[in-house]
Amino acid sequence: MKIATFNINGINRRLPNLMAWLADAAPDVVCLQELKATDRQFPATALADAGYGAVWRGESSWNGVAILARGMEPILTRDELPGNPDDKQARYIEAAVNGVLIACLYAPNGNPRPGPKFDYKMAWTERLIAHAAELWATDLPVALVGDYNIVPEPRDIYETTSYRDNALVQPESRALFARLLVQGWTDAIRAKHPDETIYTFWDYMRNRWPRNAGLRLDHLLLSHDLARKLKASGVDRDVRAAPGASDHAPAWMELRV
DNA sequence: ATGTCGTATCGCATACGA
Repeated sequence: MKIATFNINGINRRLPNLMAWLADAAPDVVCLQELKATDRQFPATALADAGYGAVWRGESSWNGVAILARGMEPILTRDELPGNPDDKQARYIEAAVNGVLIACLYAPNGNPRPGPKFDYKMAWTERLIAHAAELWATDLPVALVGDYNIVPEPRDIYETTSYRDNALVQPESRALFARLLVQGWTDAIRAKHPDETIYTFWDYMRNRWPRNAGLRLDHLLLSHDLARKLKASGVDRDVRAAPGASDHAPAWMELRV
């Protein structure tokens, strides 16, 4: 079972890129972020024609998350992160696919820092940690997959000072990600590539893709029993090089499930 | 401050978020 995460940065604008990658990589499950589409604008028919069932939670202009499943319909379990009923941003969706509980998340970017956006990032990710603890305690096979908007360690970003004040690399941000790992979750990319430099995002600005000035922001975390079934993981970098690409590349893992 | 995108809008240019 191949599970991928892809911050698509506008699903309708990016539909040809998405379709080409789906045909090429044939993932069984895909977690999408930054749909930038309302529920009505979600291209469900085109995805069904490509062989994918889907659940989604859209929003006008910003955010938006979806879970795709090849040859089946994901069974929706949640479409919001618990802990703040006033939070209307479409950043979390959860569904069961083939016996695995898939959590698809799009954590807040948090810039500029300091400020209300950074506070929201902290509060949202705290809610994620609380919900992750509950999921861990169920002993179900769970994958927490998505754009965490956190660079876990200094080696997960190219050599630079231009991100020094950025929310993505702050010690407070990194501490939140570390607390998830302390719960027991396995970082599927790191587990299979302990010493490699791996990025999933390259900003559009300043030639950062051609310079390979990237960041690792998209993560796939596995519960205890799923971690033992991890076969392989990687990043489809070629997708970032295509015309009209998202600023993120898909990250994926292969499970013996 | 800037760079580059995508989106929305009292639109052919600007603001905002990333």
